[in-house]
Amino acid sequence: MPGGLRRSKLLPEPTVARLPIYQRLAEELARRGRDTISSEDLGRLAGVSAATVRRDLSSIGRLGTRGSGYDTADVARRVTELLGGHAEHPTVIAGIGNLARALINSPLFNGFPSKVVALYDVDPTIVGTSVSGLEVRRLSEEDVTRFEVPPAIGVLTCPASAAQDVADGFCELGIRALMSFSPRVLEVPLDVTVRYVDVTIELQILSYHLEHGRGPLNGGLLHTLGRSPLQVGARP
Amino acid sequence: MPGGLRRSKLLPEPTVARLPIYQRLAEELARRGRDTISSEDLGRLAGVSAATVRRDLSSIGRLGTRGSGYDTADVARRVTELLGGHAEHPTVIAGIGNLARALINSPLFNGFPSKVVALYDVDPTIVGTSVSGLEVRRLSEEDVTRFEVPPAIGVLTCPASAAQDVADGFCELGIRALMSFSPRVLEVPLDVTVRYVDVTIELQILSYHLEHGRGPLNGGLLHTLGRSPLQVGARP
DNA sequence: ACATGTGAAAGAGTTCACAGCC
DNA sequence: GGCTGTGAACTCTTTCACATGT
Repeated sequence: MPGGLRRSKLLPEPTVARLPIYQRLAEELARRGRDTISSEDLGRLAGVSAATVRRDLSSIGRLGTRGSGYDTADVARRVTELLGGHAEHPTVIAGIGNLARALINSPLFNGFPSKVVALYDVDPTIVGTSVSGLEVRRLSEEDVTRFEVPPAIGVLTCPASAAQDVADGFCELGIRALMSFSPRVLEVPLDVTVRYVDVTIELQILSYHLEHGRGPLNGGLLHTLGRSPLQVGARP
Repeated sequence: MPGGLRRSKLLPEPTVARLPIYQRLAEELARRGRDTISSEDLGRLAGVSAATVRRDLSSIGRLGTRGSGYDTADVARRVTELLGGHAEHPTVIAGIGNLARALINSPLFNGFPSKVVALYDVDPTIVGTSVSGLEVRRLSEEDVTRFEVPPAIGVLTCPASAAQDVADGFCELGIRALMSFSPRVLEVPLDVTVRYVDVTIELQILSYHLEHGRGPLNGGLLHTLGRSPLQVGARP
């Protein structure tokens, strides 16, 4: 087993959600030739407090230098490594509608953390067709041994009514990470991680805030970004 | 001013994120003829603890009956009301690519909490064309007075590089609720709510858990659903 | 009996504030 | 002087446990 500190102390979930933001910013800064950045500046860019940045980054090791700040390239590298390096996890998608097609063609889904390797549907007019070079198959007829590397991530873009069955099928294939766009809570074994991307709920939350005003919270979003009251004022 | 308890005591954000789930479940149960449900059963369906269900529901009023549980139709109605009733907030979308097209055609975006009323892009080959019956315009040339009812929700499906400009443009139109699919933290005035839907971050979070295992957390998802360790075991 | 509503306790995460190092 | 790393305080949520009501 290579690497060093695998299974260190398990980071707090909100920290895990913020790390990709730091990584993205640090990478961009490094690319632009900026070598170091203070927790205060990085916090401003990420929309969180300087204290949170320091706590987050110190939780994955000592990577700052007192007096000058964090090395941008270093932060980008260390965080990337912690988040699974440059692995391209084999990813499968079930429910090949417009959303799935949009995702498949997005560079976000084909490169860094994931790479689409199989597509599933049940509609006979879709099964057998080819989308972006991949044949659409039936999940129920899939055979895990067909894969060189077994799929690691399963994406659900199917109707809510089919979501639980698809989730079951994914779990049976040995997939332990799911991302669901279906408006439904899934039951999965304890070792499976599920991330929900539920546009309906997001809209309802926005609707609530339109009606009742905003709490003193930050964007309060998607990724549990933070509760900080730090929300920059309108731009000049 | 109609209604009753506007601006009651501002609910905790995690509660706001869970209410749509209860609403959805309660509605479904009522439709199927189930009149009441206990906090324990509702919690199981929603993936949270019974105590959390009770705390959440009691925070919006007294809607349970001791001894028998919650009236499903009642829960559905009260929560819907709190989340903005059946209002269809006029919604605009900037960045008309595959994702936007998928959203526009989705029933989720055209009906209950939102209704798409305008589309924007900057690509000259797209501006002027019609998508699902709406002409694509330039945000920079938009005139608020054109709208009968001013837009309330702005959706960003544009490249990250354009996101901040679009957000500024939206804010200038008077929009106070944004939903961004662009991988970038936005600066907005304090009275504007932003919800991020960042697929890249979600994938990186999954990647992290594939590498380091799951904490004892729930799906831990998107909408700050909950931190409960209540994750049902594999289905039979 | 049974199940809600809610004080009180526990747990999680964030912010403060400063010692320690560059 | 400037900025990180971190114990301690604080705030926000969840869970416990039981009084209360049907």
